[in-house]
Amino acid sequence: MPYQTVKGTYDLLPEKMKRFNELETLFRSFLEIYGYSEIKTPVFEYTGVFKKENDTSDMVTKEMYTFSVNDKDSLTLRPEGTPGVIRLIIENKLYGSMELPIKLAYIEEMFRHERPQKGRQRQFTQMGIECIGDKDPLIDAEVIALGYFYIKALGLEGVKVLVNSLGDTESRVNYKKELIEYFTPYKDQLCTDCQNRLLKNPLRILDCKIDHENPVVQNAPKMKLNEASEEYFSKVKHYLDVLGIPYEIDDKLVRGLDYYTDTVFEVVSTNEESGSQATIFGGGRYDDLVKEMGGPQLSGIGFAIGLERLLILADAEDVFPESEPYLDAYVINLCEESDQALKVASMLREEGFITELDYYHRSLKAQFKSSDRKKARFVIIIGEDEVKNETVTLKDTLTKAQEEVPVKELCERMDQLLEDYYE
RNA sequence: GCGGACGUGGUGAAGUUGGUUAACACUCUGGAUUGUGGCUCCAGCAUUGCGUGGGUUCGAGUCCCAUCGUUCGCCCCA
Repeated sequence: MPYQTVKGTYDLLPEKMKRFNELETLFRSFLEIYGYSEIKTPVFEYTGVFKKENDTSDMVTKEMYTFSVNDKDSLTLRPEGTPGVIRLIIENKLYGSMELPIKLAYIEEMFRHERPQKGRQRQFTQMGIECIGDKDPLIDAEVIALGYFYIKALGLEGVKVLVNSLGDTESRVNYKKELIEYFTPYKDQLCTDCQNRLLKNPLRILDCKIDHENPVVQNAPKMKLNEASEEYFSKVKHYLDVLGIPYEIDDKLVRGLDYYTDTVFEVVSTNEESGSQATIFGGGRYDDLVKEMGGPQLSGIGFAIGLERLLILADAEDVFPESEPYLDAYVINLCEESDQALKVASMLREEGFITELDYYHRSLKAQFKSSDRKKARFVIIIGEDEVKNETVTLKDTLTKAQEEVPVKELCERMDQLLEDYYE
């Protein structure tokens, strides 16, 4: 096999890594402001954590990296964050030691065996939050707010918030049945995708791009939320209004994960750079997942932001100022010995100056070139004379003034020059 | 998983009725009398090599097949 990254994975080089970190740093500050605590779960779990009985989602049924070693238990690389967080809560019985709702967040790599595309990798990073323990429209709105205001704080413009309600478990199950009954006689008139979706996820038929003008689809029965869900959803919308978050109701918004109930939401980008993978973050409420995984009956809600997609947009909209290289000092060494240069560089670094020194004993010219390329503010030259006198030649690259300074006074002198300059 | 496009150096890329030394630009390295840079000038920079492996041909970066990867749309999702 050639030495190359495996399909759908990538290296993070310094420049991109830096912007990646900036996205994370801002996200972490939002977590702090909103009272979320960051956690980390293992990269792989027992397969059952992710795969529930009767799961129909593509993600679970055909995209998971599942393996076992020595025919032991089946393990799976995590394809999404929520189940691991819930496992963590249950296993550590956090509902007994933390005040409800439990507000947790993660920044973790996810793995899905999909066909790679722009904005869709096999290993990718999600930043997500989960708020578990209470069901209240206030929480739904606040969760959406954290994500939305984070995106806005980054400076992204072309974003749209979509919300919908799937109703509670009971009405959704009933609606599914109703749809299956309705569509089955017309099965032949649906596209092949939809014929497959019929039993697995009939809700998706309503959103089919091929069949959307098909009268059979258009005349399909509409989802009716029961009174409780209807009221819940309208409160969520009310709070979003209060928060000043613009949103659109999208009754086609279904979401592919099986466990969602009531509120679901997505933030999509209208920037064409994001191509067909326009969803920046998405999430929803899950009433039954905690119980299903062996915990108490606790409702939760959460979302996950795709870091790579976010970065595509951040770059497209140029939200990060280009970072310039910068050094406080570059130590030029003209002696055969490196001792003095090393000592001086070390002294500067101890004082907090960003410092580099020449490693190769190159020509003065070459060393000056390096220092210039690295945008060093001060150049410090050490030659035989300087070593003899216990001094260095200090050059300010902005004023181009040059002077001989005793080593002991170097840091002090640099501080003084900087102070004078910025006055 | 399905359908389409593409793959030449560190980078951007020329190179299409198959034919001698793979253009040009940038970056990088070295130099322009050995202690002063950012400009300019000069020189060097693709292991007979054009993602990889086969094939056709007197001869292939240019044609065919396979494979790996990227990308676009579908699907799905972050």
